[in-house]
Amino acid sequence: MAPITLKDVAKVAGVSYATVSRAISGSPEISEETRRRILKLCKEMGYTPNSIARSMVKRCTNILGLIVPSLNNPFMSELTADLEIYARSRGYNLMVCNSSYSHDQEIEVFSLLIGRQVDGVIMIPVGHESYESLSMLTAQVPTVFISENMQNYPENYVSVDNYRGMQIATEYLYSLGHRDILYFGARSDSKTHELRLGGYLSTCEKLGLTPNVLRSSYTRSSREVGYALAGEYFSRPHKETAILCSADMLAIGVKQAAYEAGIRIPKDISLMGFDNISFSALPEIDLTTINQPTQQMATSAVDMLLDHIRDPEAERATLILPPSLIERKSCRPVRG
Amino acid sequence: MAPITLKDVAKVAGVSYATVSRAISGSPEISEETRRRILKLCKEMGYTPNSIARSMVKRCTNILGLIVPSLNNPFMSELTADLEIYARSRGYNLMVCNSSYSHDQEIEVFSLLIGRQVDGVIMIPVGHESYESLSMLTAQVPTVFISENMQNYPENYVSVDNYRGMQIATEYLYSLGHRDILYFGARSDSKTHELRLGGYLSTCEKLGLTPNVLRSSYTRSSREVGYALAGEYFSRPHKETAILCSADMLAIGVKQAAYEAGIRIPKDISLMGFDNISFSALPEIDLTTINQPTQQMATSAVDMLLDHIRDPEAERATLILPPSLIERKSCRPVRG
DNA sequence: TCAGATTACGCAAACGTTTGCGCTGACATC
DNA sequence: GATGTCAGCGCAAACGTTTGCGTAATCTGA
Repeated sequence: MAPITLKDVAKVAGVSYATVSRAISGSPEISEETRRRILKLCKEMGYTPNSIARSMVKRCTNILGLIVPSLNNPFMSELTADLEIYARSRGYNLMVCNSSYSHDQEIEVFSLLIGRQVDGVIMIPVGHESYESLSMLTAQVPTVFISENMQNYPENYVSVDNYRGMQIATEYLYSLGHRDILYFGARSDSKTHELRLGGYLSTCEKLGLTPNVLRSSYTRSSREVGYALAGEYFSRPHKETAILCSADMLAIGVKQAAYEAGIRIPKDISLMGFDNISFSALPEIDLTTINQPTQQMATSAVDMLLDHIRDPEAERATLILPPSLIERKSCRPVRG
Repeated sequence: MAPITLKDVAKVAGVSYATVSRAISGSPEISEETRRRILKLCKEMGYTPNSIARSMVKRCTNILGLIVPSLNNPFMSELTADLEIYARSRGYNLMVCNSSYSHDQEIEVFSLLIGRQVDGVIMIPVGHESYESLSMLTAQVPTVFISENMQNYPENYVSVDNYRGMQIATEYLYSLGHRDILYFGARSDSKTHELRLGGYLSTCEKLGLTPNVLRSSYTRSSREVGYALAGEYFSRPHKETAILCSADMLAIGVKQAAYEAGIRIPKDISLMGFDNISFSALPEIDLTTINQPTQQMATSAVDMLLDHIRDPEAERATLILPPSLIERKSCRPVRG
């Protein structure tokens, strides 16, 4: 009933348990013969190394923490899947925590993960107005943010170019003849969403458009938020010919509200998202959007984190990946 | 730079480190005064207990393993979110692993989690044709399956009543006048999908319908699989008036294929799913389906697992939750 | 043949906790 | 004042590994 340990194996093999340890860890200072003999015995006895004890002495756990605002958003759950699979291929397991779009939760689970002795943390921040509280934590464990860095914080970042992405989106709508473009965002303090908004605003200015921004009081970019906000918007008179959403999930909520308000997309109004979640490709949704290279973001984030773990003194890295326009049927040229 | 340990705090406090440990763990055999003094000191020094060392001696980690086929399926990612949040509220963290719908991966990550000394495992099985390989593992760590148990395996199970759910679905289509109902499933060896198919078949027999089953050669219930299979189906002559899918994701793929084949839903053919993922509620999808009480499944699975951890000798439990019909617009009565 | 190098293994400390047991001193009891 | 009780704290073992160092045995080369 009691689990089999190194000592048990050593006793049967008639060697010290240091030898068994060396046989398993592939140490060179052991003869091929004894190694084979011990390895065989391990299988027979059903010995499983206790990674807790191993972590104890090696002072590393091969566990990575992941803090994600929500798994209900396909963008994040698919990113999580990519992160887990790639991290595992590199010998690390993932401890996943939802921050539920709450800054307090974010801090709380971060501390929790530090107590758990994770070797590193990957975090999709919900927006950190106070860097102080975060920097206390990132000082204790290697961290990479999947987000952008406007303030030159000394942290690792990997992200799509959100600013450029929204520029591309705005320019695209402009190229279709849209001159009244409503920007639709969740109230998020995250740099990600600040930059998206910034990309919109700067392009408006460049193109001589008057920006028009509607932001929810909620931080989550969920379908429900998009739905509620758009419902309110559609109930009042409006002149915009296009709605540019800061996230696909918001756009999907907008679409739902539009449907119920009898407003057709793209006939009556064009709609555009950001993220390119897989559902946006459905013919019924068919949402024009900006693609994030999630797979590359996932592998880069893990690589970056492991580099940092290996060399904590190294300079912090930043990787900004190019966004790309995914043209679908939710936008159309303005008539006339 | 070196992390602060109990010893450091003890040295400053002028007590033995056992006393500090007792102050933190809330042991009664310590005076209120020293406890307050030590706790204050811990904060000041920024001491974080090392849960690895704690796990070492307490022989439990307060970590639960979760093995899930995929996080790309919203049903599973939402379930994962619910599991994580509830488990954390009960003092446990989740180590998440994707099995990628592979039985081998499933076994592999299960062993991995055992090596990681998780206190328990929650698993959404992809289908275990050979119980032997699994039982070797479940014997080593408390496990609960989110799935049903047809063979009376001595394990913990929590699940929706898949059999009854598909009965309800089939009966519903029948009540709308459908007599030729195609059952559409992924090739899955999981009990879950066997029971769903069984519910369909038994109802067909009861109602005097000739069953018609089309199963993919893939195990995953993904949009792509549904799309591919339906594309092939629609390209050939068919007489069915309704398609009943074993999962919403499949149905969504079917819908996409139908759209491209110029077949309108529900006008030309009725479509029904199973799972009630959040996207199915979108007006553009509007999929009639069978609801799974995911939140209740999540909390029950965790509760059941923790009960088992507390009392490993207790009898294994089974909880089958009632499914419910979610009526939407993807099905309509047959004309005539 | 013998010094020196090398190989293969054992010993024991260390990682940071928890906890049973033992000790000390204060206080109550008769 | 002697004895007993008990709260409060320290000592040290234990959890299952890894690894630096020591050492005996074997091997190398002139």
